[in-house]
Amino acid sequence: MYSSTMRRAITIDPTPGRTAAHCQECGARHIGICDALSDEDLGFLSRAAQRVTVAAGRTFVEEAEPAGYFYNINAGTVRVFKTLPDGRRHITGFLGVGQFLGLDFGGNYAFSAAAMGDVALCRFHRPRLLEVFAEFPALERRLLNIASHELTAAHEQMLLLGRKTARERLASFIIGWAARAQSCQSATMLVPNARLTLPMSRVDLADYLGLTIETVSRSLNLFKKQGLLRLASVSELVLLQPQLLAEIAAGIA
Amino acid sequence: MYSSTMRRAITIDPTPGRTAAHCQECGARHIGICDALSDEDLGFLSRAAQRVTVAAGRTFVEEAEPAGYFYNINAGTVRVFKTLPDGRRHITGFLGVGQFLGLDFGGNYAFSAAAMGDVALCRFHRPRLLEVFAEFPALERRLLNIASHELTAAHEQMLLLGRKTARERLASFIIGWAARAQSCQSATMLVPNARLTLPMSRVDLADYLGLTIETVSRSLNLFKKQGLLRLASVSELVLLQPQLLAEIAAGIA
DNA sequence: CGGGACTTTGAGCTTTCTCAACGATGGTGG
DNA sequence: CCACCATCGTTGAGAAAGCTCAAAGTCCCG
Repeated sequence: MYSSTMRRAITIDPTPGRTAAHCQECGARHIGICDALSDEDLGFLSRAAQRVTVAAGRTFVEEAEPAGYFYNINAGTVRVFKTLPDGRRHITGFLGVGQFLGLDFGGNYAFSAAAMGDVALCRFHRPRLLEVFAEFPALERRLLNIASHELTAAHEQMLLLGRKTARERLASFIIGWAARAQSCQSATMLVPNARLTLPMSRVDLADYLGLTIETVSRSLNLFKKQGLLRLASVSELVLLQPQLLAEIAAGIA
Repeated sequence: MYSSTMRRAITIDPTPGRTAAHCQECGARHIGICDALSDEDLGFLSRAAQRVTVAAGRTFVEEAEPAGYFYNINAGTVRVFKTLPDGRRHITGFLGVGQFLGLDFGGNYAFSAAAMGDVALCRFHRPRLLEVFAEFPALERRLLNIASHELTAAHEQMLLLGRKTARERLASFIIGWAARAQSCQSATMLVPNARLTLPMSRVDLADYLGLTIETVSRSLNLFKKQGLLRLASVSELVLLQPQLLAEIAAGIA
């Protein structure tokens, strides 16, 4: 089922020498925490990092295991999730390039993380990262800023999970994902008829929205029937009425 | 309905002189962010603060309004919540002494906040707070630590809202609240037969757990019938079987 | 002692879940 | 290149958890 390379969960880049070049080519250079540093300062951060790649599908962080590393995503998408003993799963987020995980410096990870496609990351040993923080307060400030925003996003997701209907949840997700894809701040700026790729399966979607795959499928096809969107393929959709979708997401329509 | 003092949402302490004394008497002195500073350094932070009191029931932060202040709670309990246009409400947290709100330095508040009883707070103008950060990096570090933990807690709450049953949600809340009251780390250390006060109404509980008041009431009385707890009064309960409750909360039983 | 707000309990209903079958899609080997 | 198979998604029918609406009970506070 797995090839020999897929068996290896994590591959560590063996060339720590060309670090500066790495960062210049990196897709995350001007996003997230790296963006807080100048090219020269980034060299210091870079030397504290191990560059690792994770094969598609592999879980590289296991909930409840000792939290040894802080990760920053260089390429690919990561699924972060928690599970209950009987197997029920909840996905807390889909992280993309420039986003990080493992911020909580508690003793053990409070979540699991898996690569959705092939993923490249910078990995930092915690004590090493603290050294870098001491050297560059700007990093810590940036981290606090991002964490604050994530906290706000988490509260928004709680509202979704606690009080929104299935259709509202799906509409919220679609609008949010589209905004992220078009990197626009507000849902009102969304371009209609733009093609939107959903890299996650219906199972993932359901586990993210607190629903079942059947309800996700039904809601999605209801939107289709109502002419709000078109399903170009099973994982690609075209927003015909982003405005209306946004209203459903907000609980207005 | 309201007395003249209740009408005033926020009362500002007019004596900014005795700041050092204030902090020594403050219940939050050795919790949260204040605990990160020495007595002398705290004087600096204290001089940046306005001490305010909020009458029971008053909403002192309104969602979507310009985010001018950062608050730290000195006494009382604060309900933090978000609402949908049609009135549906979700409570994201009950904050107590030493906890803060208003961390997200975005343009507008993403939540509302109301005093559950009479509340005393330290209020910081944002630009002023940033000055303090520049002076005391330890503060910022502490803030990052706390924010990280809150993020972890938020993810746990998402699991609750997305995947737990009504009984599991209520059990989770009770166990968590008891642990907070007894200030113990793990639910396994909970003292049985301890009296636990719930300062919030069933409506609050429902809006926190993503349920209705009826379901909260039914679940609670089911626990009572099963001998897991006793209702000393409507807002005070005695945990007879904290172990079992913890198992229900974890999704095992 | 009375009134208002909150809580509990009951009965019926709705949304979503569960279980099951069918259909589409994409990769693989003949 | 096509047929096959595994996986994933869709659709349908029935069940159930939790919601809604309604009424009765309780508690606090004046």
